[in-house]
Amino acid sequence: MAVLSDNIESFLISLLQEEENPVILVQRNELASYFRCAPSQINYVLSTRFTLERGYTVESRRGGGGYIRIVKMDLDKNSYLRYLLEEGIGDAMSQDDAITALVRLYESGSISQEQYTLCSSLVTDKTLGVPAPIKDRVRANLMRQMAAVFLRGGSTTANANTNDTFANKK
Amino acid sequence: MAVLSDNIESFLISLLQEEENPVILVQRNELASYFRCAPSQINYVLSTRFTLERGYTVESRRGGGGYIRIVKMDLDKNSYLRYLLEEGIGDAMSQDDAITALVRLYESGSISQEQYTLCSSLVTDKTLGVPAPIKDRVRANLMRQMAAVFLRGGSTTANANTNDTFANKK
DNA sequence: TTTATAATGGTTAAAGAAAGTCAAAGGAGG
DNA sequence: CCTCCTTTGACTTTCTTTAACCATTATAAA
Repeated sequence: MAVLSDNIESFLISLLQEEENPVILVQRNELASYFRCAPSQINYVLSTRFTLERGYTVESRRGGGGYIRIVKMDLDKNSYLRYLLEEGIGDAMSQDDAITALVRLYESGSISQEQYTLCSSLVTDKTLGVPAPIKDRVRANLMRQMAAVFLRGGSTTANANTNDTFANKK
Repeated sequence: MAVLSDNIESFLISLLQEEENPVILVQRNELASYFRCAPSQINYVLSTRFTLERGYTVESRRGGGGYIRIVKMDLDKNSYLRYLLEEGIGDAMSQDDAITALVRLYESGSISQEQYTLCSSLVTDKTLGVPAPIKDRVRANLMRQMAAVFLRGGSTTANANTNDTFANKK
């Protein structure tokens, strides 16, 4: 029962598979007109299928020369990282749970000591400094993003393109 | 999807890199006709890309023999970090300002590319995922903490301490 | 010396070119 | 029929490009 969203999803996945590095740049309107659908359909597909939990990072830029960039992470790299991403981080996370996870990542060699030092200091209640219910949500979001970056690893740094790495960073 | 402004930016950057001293003199009209665009396009590029925040100084002079001079400031290693910590981060910070600061830290050699990649992804609106007023406060807190860790970890790559890193983790 | 003119660069508002958000309508399965 | 997932369309936000008009400086003419 392949429905439109599924088609768009597999189309993007196949584009990714054709790449040497798992990174693609697409244009929302172009894609939408290729599939004859509303442009916002693309956003729907991105937000339901190309999520961090499923191992994707999506960045974009508006205005003239705008684009959408999708990066696929290397999911079978490390099982604890993978677990974290896929199920270990929910909507909210306590400081203790976050630190425990980071310690485990460090001890299993998934992250360096510098990474541990930085990340663990970022997810403390003290650093976040916002009221309780929100704090835990932000922390979960941070942890998820950290896990994604660690999974993506050093080599395939998303912008392995040209030399003007920061030309259009935002 | 590099667009006109991006091309002009990287052209100017490459001119700068060719120089022994990081200073170039260009003429607005000449540049504009080289890129076949409106002269004011040059001003747009200058004001969006060659800003003080990004470490550039732009001076100019009108009339016959007029010119535009672009100087890349000498980014000495930790002074920007100190500035950030002491005054550069207020109660709130936008995504743009945070990314710009991180780029500058990277370019001045204060942080590694991995650190840049991780941190810049953590301070995005998308990652934080909370409503507007709070977002900017959390971001400021994160940036301050990052700056503190980087300054402490300083030149000799941080690991000068012992093995009791995890003694009082929680 | 004063004045006009040509040669520069600056500013700003409007149009153009993407992408994002959100709520409402549509459908398919239980 | 109820719920959840999908699809659409109207509206918003962000970034870029252009064009018309403004300001300054050097130089040649008076």
